[in-house]
Amino acid sequence: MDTKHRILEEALTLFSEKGYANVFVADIAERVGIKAPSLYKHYKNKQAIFDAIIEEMNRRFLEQAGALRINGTDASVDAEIYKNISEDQLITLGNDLFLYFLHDEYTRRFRKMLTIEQFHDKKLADVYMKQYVDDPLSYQGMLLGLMVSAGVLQTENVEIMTLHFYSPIYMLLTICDREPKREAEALKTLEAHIRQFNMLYARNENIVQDNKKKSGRRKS
Amino acid sequence: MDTKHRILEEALTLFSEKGYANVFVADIAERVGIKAPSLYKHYKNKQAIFDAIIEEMNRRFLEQAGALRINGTDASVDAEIYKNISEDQLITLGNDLFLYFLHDEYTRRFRKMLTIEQFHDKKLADVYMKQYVDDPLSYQGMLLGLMVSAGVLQTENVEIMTLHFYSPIYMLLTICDREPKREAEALKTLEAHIRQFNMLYARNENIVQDNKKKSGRRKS
DNA sequence: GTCTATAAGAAGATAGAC
DNA sequence: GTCTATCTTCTTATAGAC
Repeated sequence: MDTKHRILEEALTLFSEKGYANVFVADIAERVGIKAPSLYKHYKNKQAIFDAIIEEMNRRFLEQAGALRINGTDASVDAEIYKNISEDQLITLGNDLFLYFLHDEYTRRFRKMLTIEQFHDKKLADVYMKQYVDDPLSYQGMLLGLMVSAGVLQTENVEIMTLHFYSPIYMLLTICDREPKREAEALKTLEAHIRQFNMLYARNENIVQDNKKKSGRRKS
Repeated sequence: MDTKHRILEEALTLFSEKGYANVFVADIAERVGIKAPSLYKHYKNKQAIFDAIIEEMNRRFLEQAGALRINGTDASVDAEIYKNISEDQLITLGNDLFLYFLHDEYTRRFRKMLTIEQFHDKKLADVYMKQYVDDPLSYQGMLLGLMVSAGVLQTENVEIMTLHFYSPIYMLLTICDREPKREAEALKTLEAHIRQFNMLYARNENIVQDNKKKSGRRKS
C-alpha cells in the first residue's frame, strides 16, 4: 500500500508543476519506479489519481482547522489569548500564517495545482476561494474582531480592517509561489506591513510612546 | 487577413477558459468557422497561435502604459493632478484601475490564461508578475509618493502604504476572476477599502471634520 | 503487483484537390 | 484560402504472462 501513496505524492508534484493535462501516466509511474500499466493496479485511471489528491487534501484541511486553526471557524476559544496581544505577537500571527501556507510542502503543491486547474473545473475554483480567501478572511476577521472588542485595536469596520491585514499576506504569497527567490524580501515586507498595520489600527493608548516621534499625529 | 486575427481572438477565449493543453486546434477552427487544416495557412502550428497572443498583449501593454498610465513608469507628469486629490478622486483612481483590469475583455482573458499557464513557462510567470504585481506597485507607489510629498497623505513608509492600497485591489480582482457574481460585492468592498485607506493615511488637517465623529482618535 | 506487448483513440499536422 | 482525406505521433488503458 506504500506504492499507492507514493503515486499520489509524485502525481501531485508533477501536476503542480505542469498541470494535469501535461503530465502523462508514464511520467508519474517513472517517478514511482514502476511502469505505467502497473499503476492501473492501484488507481482505476488518471482521473482517479487526481480525485484522490483532492480527497486527501480535504482530509488535511480538516486536520489543519483543528490544529493550527488557520482556517478554523471557532475563534472565540482563543479570545483570551488575543485580548492582550502585542505588536510582536501580531507579527508572529502573520508570520506563522504566511510560513505555513508557503512552506508546508503538501499545501504548497496543492495550491499551485489548484491555481493551474481552477478554471478547468468550477469545483476547484470553489476550493481555492474557500481555502485561500474566504476562510482566512473569516477566521482572521474573528480574531481581529476580538482584539477590537478587547480594546487592543480600533476600527469602525472590522471587515475592511481584516482585508487590510490579510490581502498583503495573500499577495506576498502569490509572489513567493511564482518567484521563491523573493521569499526573504517578502518576509521583510510582511513584518513591515504588520508593524504599519498595528500602528494604523492600534488604540491611541497603546502607542503613546510612538507619538513623541510623530509630527503631531494621533495625540492622546 | 481578418481570419488571422479572429483566430487569435477565439484562441485566447478558449485558452483562458480551458488552458492551452485542453484546447484543440479543431476547437479554435470551429469557432472561427473554418476547418482545422485551413488554420495552418494562417499560423505555422498551435504554439505559433499562442506566441502571437503573447506578442499582441505585449503590444497592448505598451499602449496602455502610454494611454491609461496604469502601468506607466512616468508618474511625475501627473504630479500636479494628485497634489490636491480628494477622497472621492482617490476612490475614482482605485475604481478605474479595478474596472479596467476587470472589464477590459482582452486583458481579462489574457490574465486568466496567464494564471493557468504561468507555471508551465517561467517567462509567463514573469509577465504575470510584472503586469499585475510589480508595475502596479511601482506606478501607484509613485502616485502615492507624490501625494505624500504634497501633504495630502502621510506615512513614513510609502512602499507599505502602496501595498496597503493595492493588495486589496489585487485580491478583489482574483476573487472576481473566479466568481464574477461577486463583482457587485467587490465594488462595495473596494470603495470601503479606499475610504478607510484614506482615513488611515490622510494628514490630520484633511480630516478635521471627521474627527468630530471619532472617539477621541486623531485629535488636532 | 509488476512486467511486455498492444489495442484504441485522440490530436497535431500535411498533401493535394478545388 | 478552404476543403477532405490521411499520416503520424502520442497517450491512455487493457491483456495476459510471470
